[in-house]
Amino acid sequence: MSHQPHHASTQDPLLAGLNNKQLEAVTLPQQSALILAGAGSGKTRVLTARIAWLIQTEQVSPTGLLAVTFTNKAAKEMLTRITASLPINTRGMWVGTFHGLCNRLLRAHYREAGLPASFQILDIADQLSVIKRLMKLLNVDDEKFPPKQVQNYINGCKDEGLRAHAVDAYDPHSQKLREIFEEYDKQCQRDGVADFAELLLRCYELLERNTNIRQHYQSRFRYILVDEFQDTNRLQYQWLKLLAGKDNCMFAVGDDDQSIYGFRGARVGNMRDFETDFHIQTIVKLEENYRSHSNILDAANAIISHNKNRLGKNLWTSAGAGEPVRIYQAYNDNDEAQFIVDEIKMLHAEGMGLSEIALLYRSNAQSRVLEHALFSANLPYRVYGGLRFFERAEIKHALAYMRLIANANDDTALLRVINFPTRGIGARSLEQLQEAARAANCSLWQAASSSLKTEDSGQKKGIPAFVALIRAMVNQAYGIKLSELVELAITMSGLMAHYESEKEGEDRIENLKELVTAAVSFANQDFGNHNNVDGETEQDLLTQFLSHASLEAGEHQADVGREALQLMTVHASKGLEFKTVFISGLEEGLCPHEQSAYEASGLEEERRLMYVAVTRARQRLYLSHAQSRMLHGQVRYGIPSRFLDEIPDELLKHLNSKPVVKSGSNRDYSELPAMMSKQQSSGQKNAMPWKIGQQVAHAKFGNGVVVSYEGNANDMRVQVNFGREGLKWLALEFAKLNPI
DNA sequence: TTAGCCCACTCCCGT
DNA sequence: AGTGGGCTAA
Repeated sequence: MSHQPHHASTQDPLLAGLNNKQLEAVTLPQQSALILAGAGSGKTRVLTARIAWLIQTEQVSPTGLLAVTFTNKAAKEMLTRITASLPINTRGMWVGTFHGLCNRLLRAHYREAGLPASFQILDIADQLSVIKRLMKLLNVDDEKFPPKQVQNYINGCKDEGLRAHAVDAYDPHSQKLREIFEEYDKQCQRDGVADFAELLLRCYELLERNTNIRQHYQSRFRYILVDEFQDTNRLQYQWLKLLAGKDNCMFAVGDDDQSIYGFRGARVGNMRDFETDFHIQTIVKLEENYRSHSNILDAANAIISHNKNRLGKNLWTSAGAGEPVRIYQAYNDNDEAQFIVDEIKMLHAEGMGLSEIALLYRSNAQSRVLEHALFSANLPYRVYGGLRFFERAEIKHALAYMRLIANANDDTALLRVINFPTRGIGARSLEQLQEAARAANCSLWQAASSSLKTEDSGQKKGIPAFVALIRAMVNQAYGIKLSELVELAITMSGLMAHYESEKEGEDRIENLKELVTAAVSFANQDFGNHNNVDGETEQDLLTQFLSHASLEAGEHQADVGREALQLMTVHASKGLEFKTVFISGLEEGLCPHEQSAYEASGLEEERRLMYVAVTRARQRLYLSHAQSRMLHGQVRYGIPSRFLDEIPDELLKHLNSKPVVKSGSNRDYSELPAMMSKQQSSGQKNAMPWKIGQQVAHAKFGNGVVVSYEGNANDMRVQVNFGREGLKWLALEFAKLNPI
């Protein structure tokens, strides 16, 4: 291989149309590199052009590349673009998500990794049910140890690359957590299942401990390319370092300003570590933005400039200033939704396509009010991030039967369907079964089937009937096609009959039929595609299909093609762009979220979230906030988000100075004391000098909103939400509060 | 002992 | 709004 720089020619169709910075990144010499790619700067284009260029200049063969992304969508897009620019077969290329690639490696080397060949993957819901079950068994108080927190703890440890024995625990509480962690891992091992984080950790350990395997892959993957590098957690970075070894090149593309997954272990610091660990000489910054007009970019730049911990980058565009950023102050959440509906109707009447418009919000709970308003206005919309196909109850039931066919020791799958459809196995029988399994230290399936050996004549009921059913399924499943197996699972189990007898079961029946269709196309599309992993064993299609179901939970909703508004969380919007974007709910407590105040550097991540949201817009951006909204079944009052103050006024257009009560709004301040009745048992309405919802000013804490009060006329205290200063209780006798 | 119904509870973001 | 626990009828 030559160490001469490869001369880029702008005649080359691969490189045509790239700007200087992009061209520099694509044609960098053989060395590890960090590309700081701002929002809308052509990141994916650079990544795929780099791959194509490396192959075309014969610096590497397609099989010598490893390209890692976070989402299946990004991986697919990369493959599509590579195929479009080069006449090569992408079949042997390793392009995929961290989880998908680790799964592939573990399937190929399952023995060395200590897993059964048909190990199953637990999604978050499965994982939670394992934890709950285990905690019951260990008699752990779920008040002191909420299962969700235990789950976060376990995943957090694994994301850091830690097993239970390696975790520090100096107090009884953390010692208990560690104990549950250890037992949980034992349980998973016994069941032959792996959760998401386990896929990565197990794969890391495999490579670390097994020198032959490690060296094999190190000498194969000379070039490692990583997308969204800022989202990698500690374990993922360690995994990458291990694969890169001393000699391979790593091409990392990322944007520290768009790191919004800290809550699940992402470490922006990996970017700085990468610089030192890999002796990075060149950092290429892609700052020219091809997406938005400059008013939008300037707003984004202004917001993000308030963050201290940045590598530093400023987006610019040669497009004009464009429209001002519009701000709307709503009276309440219904009013906000109504405003959005009215604007959309206007835009639509002017010819803007509905699918060009996105409604973004911080949390999924906010979508309901918007959906209601859109539904009433007869505007078609599509919500991303709801229940996905493979997460639906009826689908998970069907998959559970299929999982049992593949591996009956899977306790989670067994418990899901042992009594669904109901076959007379209640809580008492299950308790006895679990007791038996624990005594014999075996799986529930083994316990259930061993008690059966003696009597096998006559009509079976309850557990024996279930055991017989699964055995019959396994017998009939032998040698049949995948789609036939799905059909067999949903009919023999009685699932189909159960939903057919149900009044409202039509959708579920449709979904079950859809599962058969999914199996057909999976078999067609994937046959001979993934089953040839470096000459290793050919894993069966059922196991592949089940992995696929866990790793790619599937499309969010069926009606993809329809012209509809796009509703999603800010997190889900990363990487997408729209002509018009509405960001709603910009209030203190919601955005930035109140929980973020308790997290280290939580506020900076919230600001990055805001930055991501703003940079989704191409032409027109609406920012809205409401004085009150219904949240968690209670009315909440909030002051405008601090992020709004961070945008220079000359970029803004305030659509209203004061919220106007629209005729459609069904709430009024005068009703509020009654609605807040929960909190004002001892309060006296008449003596109340401040109404709930009243905006007030305080010398030290600034502006806030009264959210509740207590005490009597002589000794009244009010609770005020000061936003950035938090919630404060103030005694009216002493505190100097002025109404605004 | 099990099945089905009703009521209460929580809810940020997600591969 | 979806889930889980508790109660009741069989």
